[in-house]
Amino acid sequence: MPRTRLTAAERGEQLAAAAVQAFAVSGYAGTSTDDVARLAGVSQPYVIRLFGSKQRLFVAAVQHAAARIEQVFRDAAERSADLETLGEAYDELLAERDLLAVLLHGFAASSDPVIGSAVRDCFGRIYRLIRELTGASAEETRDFLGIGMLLTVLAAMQVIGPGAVPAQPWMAEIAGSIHDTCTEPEPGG
Amino acid sequence: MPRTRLTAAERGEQLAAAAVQAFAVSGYAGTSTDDVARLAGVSQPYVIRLFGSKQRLFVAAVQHAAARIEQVFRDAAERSADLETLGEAYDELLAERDLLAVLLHGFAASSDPVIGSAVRDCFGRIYRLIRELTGASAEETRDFLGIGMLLTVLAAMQVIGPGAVPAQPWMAEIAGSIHDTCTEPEPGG
DNA sequence: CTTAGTTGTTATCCACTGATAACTAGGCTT
DNA sequence: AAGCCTAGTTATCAGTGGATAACAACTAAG
Repeated sequence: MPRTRLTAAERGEQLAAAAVQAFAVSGYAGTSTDDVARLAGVSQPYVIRLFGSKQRLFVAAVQHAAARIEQVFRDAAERSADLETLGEAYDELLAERDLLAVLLHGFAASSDPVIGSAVRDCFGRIYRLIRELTGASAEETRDFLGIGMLLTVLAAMQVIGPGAVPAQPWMAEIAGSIHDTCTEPEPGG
Repeated sequence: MPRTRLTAAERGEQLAAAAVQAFAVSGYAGTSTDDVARLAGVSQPYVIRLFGSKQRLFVAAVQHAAARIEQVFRDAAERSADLETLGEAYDELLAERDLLAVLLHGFAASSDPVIGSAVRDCFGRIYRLIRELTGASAEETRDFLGIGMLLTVLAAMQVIGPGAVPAQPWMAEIAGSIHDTCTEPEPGG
């Protein structure tokens, strides 16, 4: 029989995961602490007690998502330490759609100084990790992140990924251009 | 002596502009209709009366921003119809920081079906406009938009643009990589 | 001057939300 | 079994925000 009561650390972890799920949908201002609480099966005041404020809960969610993203990249680099392989890892990130979504909401909420600082920190860590793992140049990493941000935005708009809206011609064109480049045979290969 | 009372159409335009400014800071859920009203110097209920709902006001703001972005690209293409010139136009967009910010908040708020539909429409128009103006391939346009999204996100995080935070090494590296590619002399030139 | 239509306001409502305080209950140690 | 710490709850509040309704004031036509 599973323990009914968790330690504060365990509950904190569980709440951070729930926060990722909840904030991924409607963002910082659009999500209530009660949404997160219900998702985790606890009362709303307890969420505030554990994290101190909604702001800190959101920061925890962003850091939780960023840590998972880093892990996915690290796992990919384990297979092969180049940008192409890390690019394939984006498929996993797009499958776990909450991760990139919550990061995007972090970008959007960066006008709050505390959130902005935390989000910049997470983004910087990911940037440096990619460079360290692959040894790519600044320009290559920039292009890689550019495509990544485009994918993130397209996923948020439900143009790609699970739950995508019926495709318009331009959507198929962009989606196709991404798939083509990632899977195209080597020139002359 | 200037007219004190505006026609509904004029006031609507003015409110849309104010909405861009207001929503650019805190996004859809984080901005009150009263913020927009005060910025335009009218009462909050009047804003609702003119637009029907906060949702429609936000959609109007997104469309207003997208139209201005299209105009900037069109003006740039007037000078020279290639991606490099349109890339330079990003400097203007980053200077008018509200435009890209409100679009980003639109992406983030796309889980609302009405907003999502409007935002996809705007994005699709911009995509097609870029292709039509420059004749670029789908892959080139994708890369162009990728860098664009990266710039948009970096601006939202206050890593680049006006009001940027003190630079960390990784920030200088990314910012440098963008500037370098845009201004570098032709190979062998 | 009067009437009518449109621009705009004030007053008000109700639902929601983050946060606090006070209380309850499970579980470990002695 | 008694006591105590920690996990969790219920009750409650003060502020906010979107929306409605009723009213006021400017302007133009006849």
